[in-house]
Amino acid sequence: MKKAEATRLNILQKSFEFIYARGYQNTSIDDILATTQVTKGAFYYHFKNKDEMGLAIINELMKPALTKSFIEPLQNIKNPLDAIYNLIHLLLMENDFLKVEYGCPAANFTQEMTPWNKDFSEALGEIIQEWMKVMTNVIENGKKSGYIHKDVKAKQVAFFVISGYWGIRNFGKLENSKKVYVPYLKELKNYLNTLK
Amino acid sequence: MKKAEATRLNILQKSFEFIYARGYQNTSIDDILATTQVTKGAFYYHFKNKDEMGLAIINELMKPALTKSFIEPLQNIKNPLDAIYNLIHLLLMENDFLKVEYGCPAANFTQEMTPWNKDFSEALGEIIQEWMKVMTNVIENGKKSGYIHKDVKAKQVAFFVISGYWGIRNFGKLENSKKVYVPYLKELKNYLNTLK
DNA sequence: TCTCAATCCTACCAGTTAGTATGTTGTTGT
DNA sequence: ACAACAACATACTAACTGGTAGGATTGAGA
Repeated sequence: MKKAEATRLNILQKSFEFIYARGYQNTSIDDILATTQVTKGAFYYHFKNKDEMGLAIINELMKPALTKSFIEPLQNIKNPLDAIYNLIHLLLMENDFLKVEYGCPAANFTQEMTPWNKDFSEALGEIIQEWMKVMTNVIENGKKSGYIHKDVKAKQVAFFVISGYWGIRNFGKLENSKKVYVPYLKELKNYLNTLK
Repeated sequence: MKKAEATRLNILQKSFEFIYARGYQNTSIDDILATTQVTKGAFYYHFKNKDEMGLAIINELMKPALTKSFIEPLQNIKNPLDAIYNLIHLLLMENDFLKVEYGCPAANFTQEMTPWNKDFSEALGEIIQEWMKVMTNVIENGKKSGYIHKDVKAKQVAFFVISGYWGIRNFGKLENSKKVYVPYLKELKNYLNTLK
């Protein structure tokens, strides 16, 4: 059971990197086989077809990664506005798993596969809903603890922040430079300060 | 000269719709030929290859469309904050050329082709830079006319607003519903009001 | 009306795609 | 030690991909 699991995981990880860099449709199974040194028979032993592998990437790799990088930094914090800013700063400027030239994996997947693959959309939707939920909670708690003004609508803010994050990721991709992140982050800080 | 031009334009328009809905890589030349009723010979008479057609779509269709729908509404206006809000509202809620389920054509193209096709990136970059420039000017003028606080950094705001627009387009695509646009627009209005 | 280039058409090709059929090898429990 | 199944390997296919070769048709100017 051990080695087979390793083979499967290897396929998922290498495939993710390929897809993150080049897109799902533009990553062929032969590409994956070449980098993993896995044969076609082995691939189709582990996955019924390409889409099942794509779904496994979302559920088994991206979902845990989101929890670790996008959600944990929002937990056990004092000042929610600082926490949100620090999280976005961390994701944009310091996380070296996410590459500026390739954008946001979840956003890429969404843009490429929605609305043509319902399973993908649903799996991605769950991931994003999770982030939304946690961020909304953080803001609500901030209202209770006085860090955030009571009139602030938590869900609206969460939508606004996450949209901005997705958009600036696309901007960075277009310009192929983290330079655009700087003015975005400054304005994000200004915006968050207005919520006090 | 007339009919040939019509053929070319027909190819561009139908191709744009296909690509907007399904992506560039996932739109085959045979797909285009089928819907346009144009033969392969005619296609390759008008375009050296698929990429040249893709570039023509950006430069000859998307660029003018951007000017008309994204830039003109920002010209000859009084209150710049209202103008920006109204523009985004128009684009998200009323423009029936842009479909919620397909997102933003420029963002889609960017995400799919960058960083693999330099020509595409440059052409798309020009389009976005144009929008950025106009929006920055609008904000600067608003500072002079007193509608916007003098401390506001125009370019930062433009980055912030455009990023949000791109992001919420992706959100709409994921949820396949304009519902998500509503909280986003409310918070956009709140944000813009803080710039007074 | 004739010419000739612009425009379009048909048949084809070599490469790539996801997926399958039919095996062989490795491992595990008894 | 051996049966039985998990795990992997090889060779293949049918459909599709972007692109080309070479010929047919059209229309505008002489």
